[in-house]
Amino acid sequence: MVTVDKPKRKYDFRSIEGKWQKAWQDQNLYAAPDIPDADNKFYMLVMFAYPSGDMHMGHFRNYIIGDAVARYEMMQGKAVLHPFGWDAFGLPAERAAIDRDIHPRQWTQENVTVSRATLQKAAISYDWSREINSSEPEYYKWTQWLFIQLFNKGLAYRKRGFVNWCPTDQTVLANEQVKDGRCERCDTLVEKKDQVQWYFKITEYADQLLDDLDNLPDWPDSVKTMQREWIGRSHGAEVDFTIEDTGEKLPIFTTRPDTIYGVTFMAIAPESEIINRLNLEPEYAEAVADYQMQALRRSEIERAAATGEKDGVFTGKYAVNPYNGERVQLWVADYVLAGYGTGVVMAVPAHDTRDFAFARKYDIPIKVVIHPNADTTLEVATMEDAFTDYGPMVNSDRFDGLASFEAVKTVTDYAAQQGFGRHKINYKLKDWLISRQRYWGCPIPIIHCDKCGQVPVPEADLPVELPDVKNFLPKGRSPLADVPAYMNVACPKCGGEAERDPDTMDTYACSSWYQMRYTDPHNDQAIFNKDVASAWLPIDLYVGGITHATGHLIYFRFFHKFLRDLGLVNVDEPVTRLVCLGMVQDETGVVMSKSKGNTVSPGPLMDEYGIDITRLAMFFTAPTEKEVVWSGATMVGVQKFVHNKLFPLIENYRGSKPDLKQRFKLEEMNEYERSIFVKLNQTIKRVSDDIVRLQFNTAIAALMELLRDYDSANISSDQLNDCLVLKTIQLAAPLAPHVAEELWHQSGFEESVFRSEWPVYDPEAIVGDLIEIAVQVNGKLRDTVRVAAEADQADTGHHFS
RNA sequence: GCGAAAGUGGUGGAAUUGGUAGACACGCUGGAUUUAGGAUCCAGUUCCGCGAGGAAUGGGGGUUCGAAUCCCCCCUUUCGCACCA
Repeated sequence: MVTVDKPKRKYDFRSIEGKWQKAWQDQNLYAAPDIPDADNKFYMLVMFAYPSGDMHMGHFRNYIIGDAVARYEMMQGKAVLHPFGWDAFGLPAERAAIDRDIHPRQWTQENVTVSRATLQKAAISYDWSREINSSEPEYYKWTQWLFIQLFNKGLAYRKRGFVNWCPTDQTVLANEQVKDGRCERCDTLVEKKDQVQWYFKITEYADQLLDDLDNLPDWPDSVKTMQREWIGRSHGAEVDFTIEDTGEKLPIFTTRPDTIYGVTFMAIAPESEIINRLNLEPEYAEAVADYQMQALRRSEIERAAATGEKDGVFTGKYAVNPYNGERVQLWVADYVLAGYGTGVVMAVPAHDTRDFAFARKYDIPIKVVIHPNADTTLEVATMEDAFTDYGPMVNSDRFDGLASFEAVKTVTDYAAQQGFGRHKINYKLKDWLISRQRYWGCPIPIIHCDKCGQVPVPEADLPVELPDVKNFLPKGRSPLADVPAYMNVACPKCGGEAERDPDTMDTYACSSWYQMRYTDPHNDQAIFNKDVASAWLPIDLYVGGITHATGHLIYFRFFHKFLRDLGLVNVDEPVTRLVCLGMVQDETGVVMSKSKGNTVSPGPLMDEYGIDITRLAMFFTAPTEKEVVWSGATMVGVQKFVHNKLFPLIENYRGSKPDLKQRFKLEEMNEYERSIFVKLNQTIKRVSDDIVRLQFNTAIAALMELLRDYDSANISSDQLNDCLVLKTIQLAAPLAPHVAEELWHQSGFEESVFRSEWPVYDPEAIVGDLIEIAVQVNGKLRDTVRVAAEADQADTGHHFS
């Protein structure tokens, strides 16, 4: 067969991209309406960016995914809100600024400028009129306003306690910012320090945060599981033991009150202040003090690493078990966590692995109170480990013979009756420590007055602006404390001399409510208009990294619920559907990050191949939730596709200006027409479904198949041919917007392809609705049957009977 | 240790609810074209076998007419939590 080379029109992206980007901007294509029709809106949000330099392929992937969905929803006729902004406060900016000897504001602004330019170059469909920056007074005024609302409701408070301290960053950290005992930002081992700090009372919302996870079917299970474990609710009993000498009550928390007759000692966390009140005899006091010092010096990791090898020190004191009046030794041991429960545990060596190891080591009595079952009994002498399951109770006085699982309640009820105990729920979740001893953050809007105490800054005086400070090197206390002009103010209540709080807030406070500000970003009278916010919320799709599963994604649910309780929003949860992207790795499998210096920037790729080809390559590499190893190899395939198939497609357009809604009759088509028409309709369905489930790689594959099979020469109907061309262009538009827009206009349209209506498939032209069922006997294919997809068992059953 | 997710060609990955496994690409092999290279086009490419055919979705069992998909055990990898009483 002789093939005649047709001269292909080259896809010259350089002359095309700029033209359409300008056109989109001129016609305000991305502008969201002020108030949408709540039934026909789509709020597409990608986590906002930390401006730490230009973006790499990992960021790029996030943004083009959001962009494709936003464009698709636009073509569905939805009012789309697709905003962007900058999470601009925080330590990295401060550290970089110190290294370069410039102001963090300058460093941040330079990065914002660069990143914004790259995003605009990539033509991400953001409504830039809604851009926000958390380090600007216009924004952080409302972060402060929120702080004050929390303060007024008793949900922002100061307390003394052992906190996580990063010696490198010279500031305290929230639990969520400690990973594996190390600072999330700089990887330094975290120390414990006894300090007064500000907290947000997120524990007030613990139950809602936990229970409402059940109402989020479109959140990944992994995230919900992580949040459930992070909140860590457990039901149990609080029982008051008594310190023998002083008579002081010593409450403990246990989930196993059924083992309470087996208590043979008690253990106190070394940080606990109870120890100070024990009036230790001199012969014990010194050893206990030494032990406390030693435990405090050890990091969490070291303490936890000694799994199995428990140690502690006897206080010389005894406590009394209220159930049976037995006196048991009181120990200090660092396997007890100060921050959970009451910081004191009842130890039941026979039925708890840790207590067992401890008792064996220090030769403390072991007492069996539960047997595995009625026929099997436990002998202390032969036990090699604790028996931690439930079973019939023994040696437990009035409770003997009860099944211990049910006895949890019975035993607790008894304590409640007698007045020495109660049912109790405990959480691993702790209140959110939000004060930071650093400069580049949102100032805490509280004034400390000797007479009036903690006084919030009056709303009219907000924002409390972050002053310019020359030297903001970390020194363990806020640099703002050394700025008298900032610190010294009159008390808003009594007018007397007072001081501002010198600390700034955790940046996670700034990022916990930005999603609402986007709905009304420039409101200077209120945090946002509640009707506007209610119309846009909840976010329909939120895209971001899995790394925020227990940090940001809990905090912002908490803020959302708080704002709901203030009456400012009317839904319970901020996000309907959450999707966490896999990381982008370099060719050696290492996650791309600025700190590792292995980033690939999309900029040069876009310059060399064009924006659309770069986007398609990223999309085509892997489905959304998987991590991507970026090698650039996929560039080749999608480049061929765009140059040889997609862009030249327009040459087959015959100019019939078809009505895109007309219906074609299968029975009037020739064989080829029928098969390509079916393929078109299958492709419409596949691409639509794939975009919704964010599986762009298969959407592109479907388009490749369609164009592979398409041959204009075999189609006699101009209308059919032209519909096929135009609908293919539309299907490609969310993925390759510049190419699609160019082709759309070359076919004679004046209006943007993104204002056109997304194609709808003809259900009658989807052969896929017939399923071919292979009938097999003993694994051999005997027959195939075609049945309608909706056919149920009854329809197909007779073939097998 | 506990919990979760996942294991498919040389590679990235398809197979939306159990229905002809390997779509779509990359790479590779052969051929065509080209002054040459790149590029482009055509053909082939899971494995074994000349072939008919057989085997195959980490391994082993099970349910089913039929399993990559559902159930059980084991192995491996990744992630999360890590003394939570």
